[in-house]
Amino acid sequence: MEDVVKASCNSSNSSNSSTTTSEEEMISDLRRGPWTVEEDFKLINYIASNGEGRWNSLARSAGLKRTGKSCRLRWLNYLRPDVRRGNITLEEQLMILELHFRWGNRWSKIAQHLPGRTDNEIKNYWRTRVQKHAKQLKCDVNSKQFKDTMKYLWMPRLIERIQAANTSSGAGAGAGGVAAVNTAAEMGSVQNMVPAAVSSNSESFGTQQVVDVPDLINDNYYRISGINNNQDYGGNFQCGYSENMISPSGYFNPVPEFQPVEQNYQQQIWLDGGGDTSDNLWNEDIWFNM
DNA sequence: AAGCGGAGCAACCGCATACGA
DNA sequence: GTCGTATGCGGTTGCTCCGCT
Repeated sequence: MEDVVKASCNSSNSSNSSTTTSEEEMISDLRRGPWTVEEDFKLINYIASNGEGRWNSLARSAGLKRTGKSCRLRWLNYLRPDVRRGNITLEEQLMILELHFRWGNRWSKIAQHLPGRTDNEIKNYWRTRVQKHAKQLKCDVNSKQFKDTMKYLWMPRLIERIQAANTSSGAGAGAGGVAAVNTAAEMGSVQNMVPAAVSSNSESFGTQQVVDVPDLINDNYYRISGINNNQDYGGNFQCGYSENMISPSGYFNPVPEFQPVEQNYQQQIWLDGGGDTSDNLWNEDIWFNM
């Protein structure tokens, strides 16, 4: 498991890699695989004393038989003191969806707007959770069908949930709300987050100022289909993809088309799979309890 | 209780870019 | 301008855990 790789054995891997350095090759044996507690302590203590950066020499000076890249990754993704661990919150899910719409698989860029979250974590979230749903829907995660599903169903429902949590938390709705779950310092308040997605063009995401992040739901997404955003995610829009959303496996029923006034009702139909909630993809638990 | 399969996640790999000599 | 090295990023792999049969 925690194999020690002799440099000679490693040469085939690294010979054509631009990242191969003489420094790394000079290390007689490189450890790979999971980090031990002892290694973690060495890395933490060294960085505490000397700071980070110059990872190759850091690895050597700290007495770690690891590549600089490995040390850097371990530090950034796991050992860094401000790394947040645990479940991705609803706000974070919404943020990830929004930012992924804008930037695609720019995980590092997305992570910059989720304090404490690493690009690796967001990438894993996307692959294990979001792509799973696409797979269940038998459509590609990059397909219009799936993107529409996220735009018109998933994200509005996320927002509703955030707002519901905000209300029920009784945190004064002001700067509190769901932020009780994530401290304001970490995530910013719902007021900061949700309005950016729902009702304004605020560029404030959490505690950071996000430059040029569009109000995707109001300004972009809903207008794509001619959606009037004067009403809660509803307005006069015709969602024409419903026919394409007929699941081959019969997970949910076809809906003729979204109708303006009944949008919430239609959403519920979709989410509930037309009434049979026993084993359908639109059970909210599947979408939101991730 | 044992085997199996899927989910989640840490870590690795290869490529691109930045930077300095 | 070129070359070598360092760093960053996105894709992928493989291990561990857990639930199901």
